[in-house]
Amino acid sequence: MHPIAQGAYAPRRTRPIWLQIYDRLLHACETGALSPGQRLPGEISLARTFDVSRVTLRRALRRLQQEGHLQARKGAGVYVRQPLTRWQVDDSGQQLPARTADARAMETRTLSLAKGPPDAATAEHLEIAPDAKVWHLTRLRLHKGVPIYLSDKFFPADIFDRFDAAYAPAQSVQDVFAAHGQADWQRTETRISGAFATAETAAALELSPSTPLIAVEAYNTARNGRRIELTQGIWPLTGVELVFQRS
Amino acid sequence: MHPIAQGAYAPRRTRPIWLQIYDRLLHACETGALSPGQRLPGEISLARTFDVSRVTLRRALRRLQQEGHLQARKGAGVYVRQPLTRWQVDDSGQQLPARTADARAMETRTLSLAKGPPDAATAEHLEIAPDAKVWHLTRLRLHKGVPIYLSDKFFPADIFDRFDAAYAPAQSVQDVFAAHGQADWQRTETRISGAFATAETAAALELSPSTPLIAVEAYNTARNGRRIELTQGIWPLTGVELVFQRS
DNA sequence: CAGTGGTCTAGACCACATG
DNA sequence: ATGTGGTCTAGACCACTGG
Repeated sequence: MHPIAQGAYAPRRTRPIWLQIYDRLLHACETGALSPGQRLPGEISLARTFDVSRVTLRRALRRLQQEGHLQARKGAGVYVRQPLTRWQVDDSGQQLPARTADARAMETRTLSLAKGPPDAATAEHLEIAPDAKVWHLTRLRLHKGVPIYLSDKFFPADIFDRFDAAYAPAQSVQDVFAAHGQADWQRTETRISGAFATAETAAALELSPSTPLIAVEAYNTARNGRRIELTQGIWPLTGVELVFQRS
Repeated sequence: MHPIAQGAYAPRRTRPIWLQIYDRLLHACETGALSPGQRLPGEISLARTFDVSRVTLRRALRRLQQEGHLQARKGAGVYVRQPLTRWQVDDSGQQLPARTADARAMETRTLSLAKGPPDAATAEHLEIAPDAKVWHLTRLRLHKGVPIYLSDKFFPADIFDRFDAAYAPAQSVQDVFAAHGQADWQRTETRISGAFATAETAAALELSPSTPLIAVEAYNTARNGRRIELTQGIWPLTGVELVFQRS
C-alpha cells in the first residue's frame, strides 16, 4: 500500500472521508512526499489504495485541482503542480511592471498581437468609437516555468501606430508607450472580481477546467485623461497574493 | 414537467449534460423564472424532471452554489439566493468606510467584541509584544439583507483603552479612532488572495461549504508609523467587485 | 492498442430540519 | 415521522493520450 494512504479514517461524522483523503494528499504535496511534476497512480488504483470508491477519491482530487496543487490531463494522468507562487504586485505610483519576490524567475510569453476592430465592450472601456481600431495583445506570464497569469491588453491604434515594431525588441509595453511619447500615464482604476476557468483559459494556464480564478480589469490613463490601455487578466484563485502598498 | 427542463439535450460530446442543466438553471435564475428566496424541488424530484441521475443533477447544483446563485441547507432544501451585489469599494485616500452604489442598503452587524491576548500571527502583524492585549472585533456586512462580507479586526488595546464604549453607539471604528486621538491614519497595505469557505465561514455568509472566496488582509497605520488596525475579511468569489481608483 | 481521466447511472445509508 | 441534502458505492461507457 502507498504510504500516503496508511492508517484508518477518523469517524465519518467528524470529517468526510473525501476530506480526509484530501488532507493526506495535501500533506504529501506540502512535505514533498509527492514532488512537483510527479505523476500520480491512476484513479482506479488510487481508489483501491485509499479503500474508497473512485467517486470519493475523485472528490478529493477535484478539490486539490481547484486549489492548484494537482492537475489532471485527460488520457494522460494526474500530475503534481509546482508549488504556487505568492506573487506580490506593487501597484503604487507609476510602478507598472510587477515587482516579484524572485523577478528573475518570471517570464513573459507573447501569444498574439494583432490590430483590428474592437468589440462593443472594449470600445466602451477605452472610450473610443466602435469603428476605431485597437491593438490586441495576449500574453502569458510564467513563474519558474509555471503559467500564473493570462492577460489580454487593448490599446487605441490611432495613438500607437507603430505598436508592433516598438513592442517586438523587448516585449515591453513600456517601450511602446515611450516610443509614442506616452511617458506620463497612470494606472487609474483596478477592478478585482472572480470567475471560473473555461476550457480555453484552463488550457492556457495549465489548470483543470472550472478552477476558480481571480480576474482583474484595469485602465491606464494618459495625462490628458485619455485611456490608453485596457488590461483584463486572470490568475489562479489560490497561490497568488496581490499586494497594494502605500508609503 | 417543470418548464425549465423542457427540450432535449445537445449531444454529450458538445457539452456535458450537467453543464447543460447548469445553463438552464442559471438562465432561470437570471430571467426570474426562479425568484430569490424560492425553494427548489427536492433533488430526487429535480433529477427525475431533468431525466438524469441525482449525481449528475447535484453536479450542476454544486456549480451554481459555488457561484452564489443557489444555497443548499441540509435537511431543508435548495434556495435561490438574492442576486449578488457588485460591491464597489473605493479604497483611495483616507476613505475607509466603503462607498457603495446603494449605501442605504448596507447593514453592519457586530458579532463579537472582546479584549484578550493575540495569537502569535496577529501579534506579529500588529508589531506588538505577544503578551500585549488586543481588541478583537468580528463583524458581518449585509447588502439588502444578504451577507456579503465577514471581517475580523484587531486593534492594540494599549492605544484603545475605551474601545467598547466608543464603538457601541454607532458601531463605528472611525468613532473609536476619533475618541482616542487617532484621527490621522492611513490604509498602508492591502493584500488580496483566495480561499475556500470552511463550515463556520460558510454558515456566517450563508453559503455552501467549500465555496471559493476572496480574502483581504489590510493594515491601518498611524502617522507615527504604528499599526493600529489589522483587518482580515472574506467575501464570495463571484458577485463582488472590488474597485481601486486613483484620480 | 491499453490506460487514462470525464461522465453518468441506480442504488444506499446517514444526519439534519421541519411540520 | 417525513423529507431533505451530504455522503458513498460498484458498476459502466466514452474520448482522449500515449507508447
